[in-house]
Amino acid sequence: MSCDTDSVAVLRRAEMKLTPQRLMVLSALRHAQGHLTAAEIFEQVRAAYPYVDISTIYRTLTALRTMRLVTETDMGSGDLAYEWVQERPHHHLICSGCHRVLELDHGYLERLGDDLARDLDFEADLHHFAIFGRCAACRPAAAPAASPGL
Amino acid sequence: MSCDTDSVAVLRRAEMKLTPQRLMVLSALRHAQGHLTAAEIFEQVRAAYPYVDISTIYRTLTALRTMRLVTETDMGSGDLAYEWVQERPHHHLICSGCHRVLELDHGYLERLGDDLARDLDFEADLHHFAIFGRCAACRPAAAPAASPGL
DNA sequence: GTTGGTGCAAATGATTTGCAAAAGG
DNA sequence: CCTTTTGCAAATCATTTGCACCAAC
Repeated sequence: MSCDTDSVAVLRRAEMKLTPQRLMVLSALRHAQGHLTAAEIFEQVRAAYPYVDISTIYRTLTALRTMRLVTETDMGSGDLAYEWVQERPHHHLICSGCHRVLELDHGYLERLGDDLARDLDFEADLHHFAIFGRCAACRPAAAPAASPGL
Repeated sequence: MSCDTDSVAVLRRAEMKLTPQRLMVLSALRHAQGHLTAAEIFEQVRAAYPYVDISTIYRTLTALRTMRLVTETDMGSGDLAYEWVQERPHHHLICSGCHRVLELDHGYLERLGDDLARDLDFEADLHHFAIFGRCAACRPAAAPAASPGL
């Protein structure tokens, strides 16, 4: 597929040296249909290239993040999740009950972003948002919002 | 003021033992006009009670968070920020340029929350949100959103 | 050849935990 | 008293860094 040749172009454009490690990190990110942690990328790359070090993964991710090719998001798991930047941003609804992750269309946050820009002159970075809460399935079982709780 | 007696009531209601350490953590949180890190709370408490340990601060914060009396938010500083839960939630706009923190009225996110509930049956936990971006002052100097960047 | 990138190993730093002593109810 | 909480010290665990070697360009 065109991903690998494309990744080469991506690195060239970014004036980064073209190393197999970086190509594999890029490949992992671009083939993932979602977010990956540094450890997950590490596993994937190591499967084909056993000598990579986790620090190389982090260094590559930092570089890619700096040039805004990947997003870094705290999904609440203790480590950070990385995702290749798509043309149309999308976001995640994370259920605190079942830990399921739902995708959220950018439209919802676009509205919020417009409000913030218009009213407060604040240009919000809404490329990749994680919103926690409760999905329909987990709502009745868990404490409803209005309850005083324990 | 009523904060201390009120804190006593808070702990009683929560069926937590009433220790000076906990009262001081509560006091720090309730008097702060914003968010505090665990380390900041630690400093404040230690000033009056030199033998407290940071682990006690964390344990107290965990307990308070479990009973939804404080919020825990990643403000992007590497550590987590804690804030006493107010009657009316408010949120933070964090400028990536000058690191200034602006308060955001709950109305903006209420709208989003309503949308998510109506359209997706997802009850978002919007008690305390941190939105990163660029304030008006930092915008012209930094890369505008529409630019292709590096 | 230079410069930047990598592997390795060790450091960092926030947060957590085991355990015995101390304090709350 | 009995249980929970605390202080201390040590452990975790993701992420970062110093450094010598190696590979792109």
